[in-house]
This record gives sequence, C-alpha cells and structure tokens, in this order.
Amino acid sequence: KLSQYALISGDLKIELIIGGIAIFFFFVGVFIQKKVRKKEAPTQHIDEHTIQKLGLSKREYEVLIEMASGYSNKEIATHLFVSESTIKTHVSNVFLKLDAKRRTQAIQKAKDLHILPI
Amino acid sequence: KLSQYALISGDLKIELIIGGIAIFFFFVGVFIQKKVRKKEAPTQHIDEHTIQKLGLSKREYEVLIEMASGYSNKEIATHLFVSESTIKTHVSNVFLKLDAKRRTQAIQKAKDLHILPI
DNA sequence: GGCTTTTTAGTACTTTAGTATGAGTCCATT
DNA sequence: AATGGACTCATACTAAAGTACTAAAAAGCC
Repeated sequence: KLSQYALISGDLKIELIIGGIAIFFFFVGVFIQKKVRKKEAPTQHIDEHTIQKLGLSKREYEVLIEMASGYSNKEIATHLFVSESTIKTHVSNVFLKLDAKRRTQAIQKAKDLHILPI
Repeated sequence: KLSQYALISGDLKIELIIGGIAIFFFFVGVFIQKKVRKKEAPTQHIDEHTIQKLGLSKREYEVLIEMASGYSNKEIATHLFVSESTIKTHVSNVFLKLDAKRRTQAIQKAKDLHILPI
C-alpha cells in the first residue's frame, strides 16, 4: 500500500519514503526494547522456584530474610517468638542449603540467586 | 541507491525492500536501546558524596566492600595483605561511622545509602 | 492411624566477631 | 619541626555466631 502511495504521488522521492520507514521502525525498535527491559527486571522479583529448588522451608526462608535485614539471632528469635536455639538451628540449615560458611556469605549468595527482596 | 537497485531488478517487489528496511532498522533500534541502557544504569552508581560525608577512609571502605562480599576478617586480611587485627580495627571504625552493631547491619545500611556496588 | 517433614528446643563446644586500649609508622599540612 | 590523620598491629577480653549432635512436639499427607 505504501509503495502504491509513493507511485501515486509521483514527484515524492522514494528515498524519503524509505528514510521515513527506517526512522519509524528504528524508534519502534527502541520503544519495544524499553518495554521488554521493564518486564525483565522490575527492580527485583523473588525467584520462588529457586527457593523450592534449594529446599528452603518457609521458616528457614523467614530467618534468611531477617538475617539479611541485619538482625542478630537473639533479635530474630524475639521477632518470630521462638528461642535463640531454634534460630541457630534454622540458620545452620540455611547455610547447608546455600552452601555458606557465614551469614554474610549466605546473604550474598541469596542475593545472587534473586531470592531476597532488594 | 537502494531505490535505484529496486528499479533495476524490476520484478523484485518494492514491498520486500521496504519490509527489509523496516525489519533492519527495527533491530538497529533494539540494539541501540540496549547499549544506551547499559550506560545509563551501570547496575548501581556509588554515592561517593555519602562516603565522604560519613568520613569513611579509603581503607575502611575497602573493608566494607569485602565484608559485604561475605568474607571473614581473616579472609579480608589475606586479601588486603594485612593482619586480622588491622581488619578488626577497620571494621570497628566502619561500625562507628555507619552506626551499626553487626556487620550484617552495616551492610544493610551501606546498601540503603547506595555506597555498595550491587 | 501411620509416615514424613517441619518446627521447636536443648546441651556442649569451637570458632568468629567485636570492644577497648595503647602504640608505632608514614605522610601531608601548617 | 610539630600536628593530625590514616594505617598498621598487638593484647586481652566479652559477646555472638556457628557446629554437632539429640529429641520431642506439631503439621501435612497418603
């Protein structure tokens, strides 16, 4: 249809048409890519699938979040209404499942796996 | 030139040429936008101003980065070729300047202040 | 009701982390 | 030359963190 339009308005240079189309589709490309990018990384979406693949239980994951927030075992214990012993058990299990030696390392790994909000 | 080429190969449909150009420039747009995005947001820009405002020295900041990477004091010491005592001193100073009680809390606060790469 | 997983909690340690303090060296500024 | 900041290191602690068990409720699932 566009090509026929170019023929009808005979004096209109075909180069201009092609140039216009080139520019138009260039911006279409830019626009689409912007949309795609936003969907790809909406700040951070938590990868529930990875959490399950690691075998992290609900409670263990809660403790992991608290850890990443900078709380001590004692503080986490009071937040979740359990003893510090329980938190230590959970923390150790999280370390096993994330293959971490320290809580800072566990946090770092969890962040890389996109299972932490932030 | 392209339009002349279309005329030379008379039987070649002009629609195909235009379609090809559209597709080509669409992908050019996508490509350019990808490049621009990478330059625009290099994952996170570090707020140098805040680092200075907190009074964090060069070495203290290095230690903070290592901490956030999940390393122990001993590991940081070997990375930076100093003793563990030195690292402990730096860590304590970082805590004072960030008003943190634990390293996990310091990391959390540093992240909120945008002084950590991530 | 049985079975499994999860959650809870404990004891008894070992290991890191963190505090407090003092002190020497180096380097730039005054 | 003197002052001050940054970096270094040490000793001597105290306080968390982390490990290695064991074990008993509680919750979910055929």
